[in-house]
Amino acid sequence: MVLFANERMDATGMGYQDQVFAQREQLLLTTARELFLAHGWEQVSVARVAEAAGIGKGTVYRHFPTKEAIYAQLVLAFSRRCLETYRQMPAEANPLLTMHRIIRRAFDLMNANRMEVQLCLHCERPEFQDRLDDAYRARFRELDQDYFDLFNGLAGEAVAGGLLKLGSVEEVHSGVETAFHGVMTRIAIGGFGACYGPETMESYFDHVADFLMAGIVGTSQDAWKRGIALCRT
Amino acid sequence: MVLFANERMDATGMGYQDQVFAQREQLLLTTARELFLAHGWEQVSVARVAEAAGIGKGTVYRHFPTKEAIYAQLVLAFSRRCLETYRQMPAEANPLLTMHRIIRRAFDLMNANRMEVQLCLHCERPEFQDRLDDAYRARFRELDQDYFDLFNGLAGEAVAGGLLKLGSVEEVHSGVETAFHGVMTRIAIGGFGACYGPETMESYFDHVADFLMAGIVGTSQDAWKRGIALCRT
DNA sequence: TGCCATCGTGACCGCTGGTCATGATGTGAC
DNA sequence: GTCACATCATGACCAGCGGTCACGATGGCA
Repeated sequence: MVLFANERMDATGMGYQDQVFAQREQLLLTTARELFLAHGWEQVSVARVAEAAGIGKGTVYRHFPTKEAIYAQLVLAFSRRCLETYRQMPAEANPLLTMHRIIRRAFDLMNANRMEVQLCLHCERPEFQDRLDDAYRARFRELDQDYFDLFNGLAGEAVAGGLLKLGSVEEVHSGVETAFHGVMTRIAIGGFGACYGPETMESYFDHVADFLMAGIVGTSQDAWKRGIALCRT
Repeated sequence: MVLFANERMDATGMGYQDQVFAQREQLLLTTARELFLAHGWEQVSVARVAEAAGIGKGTVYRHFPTKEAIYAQLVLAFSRRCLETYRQMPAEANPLLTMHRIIRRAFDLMNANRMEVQLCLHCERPEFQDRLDDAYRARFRELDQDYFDLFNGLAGEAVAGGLLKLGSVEEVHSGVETAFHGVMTRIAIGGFGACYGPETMESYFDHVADFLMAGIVGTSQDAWKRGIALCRT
């Protein structure tokens, strides 16, 4: 029986060989992660990962159908870890503040895991997803849905509390989602160009998080359209 | 004399051979672009580009030091074309509306050139830039500066017109820049997941552009911090 | 102990980006 | 016209990649 990708890592109902297999898969993933971190995931060959893990190259392919599946597994693990973190964060005084806190925390989490963020963006591309096994693809979709639910939960509370207009939720989601991807890309790029940019990544994150909240609140108030119309050039 | 990358394409001061060389370079770029569009830039080999252009593989490397330099050249050309479009757009009634128009136009331009957007993101990564020749790197920096200047021009006008607080310019820049990258990433990804997303890309762009303006105006007013504080959960 | 199923393995494959010795070609002097 | 030279296009060639698979080691069961 082949167990791809640490599903059912609990030892119950597993034969000894299965446990050895699962352990080796974990070793493989951590080894790959270390090498990817040290040398960049595109520069690290499967053979090198195998060697570093003290395992034959062919064995790697008993665990993962392709090198890209290793990427996918690392991304899924990271993404799940993040989601769990967000879920366990305490609610603030109101849902928009909670959202602000989660967003700000997400930026820090992603910034501390640049390689995973790069892989995330890489794995989201349809060219990548199309090449992927159905099983992996399903897990990505599931996570997408979980994140969407998390957002909708908070947005729903905000609507219920009169902080957000129901009609603005979709626009706000677009904005938040876009800012997320923007920050991910900034992190993946690895900082700012020579000619501009804030002092530190932290202040950049603060700016974007605040900007986002301004957008969320402003969107529901339609303030900018009225505001701008009143001003002269 | 070797002329990399269509600098000085004007025929003056060029020998016949130089013109042939420059023409072939252009042919090479358009051929590469077509193949990249049709099959994805990662799946197209240099040999295939050469064959499609009716040129020996070795000759490709007389024009571009690496395959990545072809990417860079396509990106630079696209990015310059976009910048020129933005610069030639007429000023609206006030600078923030002009900015809105430019942003919205940029989204459409990028959406119509997905492959170039993907390459843009690929080329911005430091791993890529580090491998690149100094000459190419310098051109990227120059373009970055030009885009920054474009933003600063409009932001400066907005500040002068009282539409924006001087102290908010950096935060607004962070927000706009982040949204740009977010939209680029969304385009590069190629749409939305199964479980959410607006009806069309156009309405998504509208949402993000409007959300951005709300953020720009809201940031200068510090409205959200006061607004949220007043609301109960 | 001996048999058999299972699984780890590295030689092997097709292909990639990149190099370079070689031969073709255009050019200027006479 | 022609010859000698410099220049440049070329594809055979290379190391390395992701991925495969026949085979031999291994471990469990009768």
